[in-house]
Amino acid sequence: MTTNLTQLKQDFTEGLSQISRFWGFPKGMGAIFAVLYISPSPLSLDEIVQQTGLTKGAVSTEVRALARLGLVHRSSRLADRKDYYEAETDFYKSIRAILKERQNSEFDSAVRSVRETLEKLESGSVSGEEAEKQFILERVRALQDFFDALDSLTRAVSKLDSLGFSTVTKVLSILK
Amino acid sequence: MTTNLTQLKQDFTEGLSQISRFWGFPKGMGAIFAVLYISPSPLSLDEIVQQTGLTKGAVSTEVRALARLGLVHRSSRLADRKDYYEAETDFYKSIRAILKERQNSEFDSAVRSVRETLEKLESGSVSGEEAEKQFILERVRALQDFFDALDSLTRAVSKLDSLGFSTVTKVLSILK
DNA sequence: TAGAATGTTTAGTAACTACTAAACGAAGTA
DNA sequence: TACTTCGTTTAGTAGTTACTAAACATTCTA
Repeated sequence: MTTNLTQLKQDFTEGLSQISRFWGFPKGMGAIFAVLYISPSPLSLDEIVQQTGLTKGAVSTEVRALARLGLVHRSSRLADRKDYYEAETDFYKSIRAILKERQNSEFDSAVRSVRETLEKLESGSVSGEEAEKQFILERVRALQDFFDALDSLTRAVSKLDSLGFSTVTKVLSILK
Repeated sequence: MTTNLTQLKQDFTEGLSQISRFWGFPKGMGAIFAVLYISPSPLSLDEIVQQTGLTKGAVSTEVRALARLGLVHRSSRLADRKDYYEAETDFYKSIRAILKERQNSEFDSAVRSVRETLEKLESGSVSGEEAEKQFILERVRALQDFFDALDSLTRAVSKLDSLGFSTVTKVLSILK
């Protein structure tokens, strides 16, 4: 039983769309990345439109978002007014960019607010019943430790390149 | 300048709400977890309602979701018809549960579809131009390797307990 | 058995998101 | 200058989500 190559591409695109949505990105983003990723040459905006079935407007905005994440690169050719887009193939590089992007986001400000809670409790500048304050202090501190651990993990991972990454995962999987 | 303890609790709850939303969960979920987490004793549904400002219905459904993720535990007391809820304090345990939950999700089926694409290409059962097939094969294989690396990383992390986790992150951060 | 206490389910809603269609802008070309 | 060609922006929409309010189910108690 043989499969049509065009069909195969569509299946792949569909798969990446779902994955994209699962990771909290629009599914159109996944589709655009997919067609760029399996294209041997950079594609123009209209070619992406044609291959994804999205409209120009959608592709225009989402391709920019992808570029901000470092997942695609925009280029232009001399004496050609079109822009061309191609996929980044070094995913580890992209991870770095994504994590960096998220650092300035409201997420970090939320994490910071937990840290502030902790600091207020530690500095003794909170009025209230002593036993309860002590209890909350310990809990919040444990949570903060957890966040710190997660943070240093992602920092470490984001600093690894393809080679180092796979080495570490192998080591970790041996750890059982 | 001293802070009111009640105010502090509210700030903490607000912070966790935002973090929850950032991670793709309802913000109410974060609020519920927060009030349970800093409560010295298990709370009844109505107490959660009162402390979060959510309605009974919302708390009822979301507390169940939290329990499914292993982030809260439901208990009941003899000769008391109320249910009581308390927060799980071992986050690493919860991570395990969350990752496990996600494994059966549609995410995995999407990842599987990428693997199928790869397998079809490798088995030679795809019709089409040879050079293009070869190109796509290499690209999809690289993507699959990346997914595998991510997968083994999360598997490894999910197997660690609090102690092992922090050890690994320390090692990783020394790696530069 | 009626009534109260507790938790669940359901119907509806407000806000958000990812899009489409189409107007618009900018910049080359006849 | 008018006419394309390409990309962006905007207004509107269908679908989703996280909730509220209220009906409902269950189980204990008087």
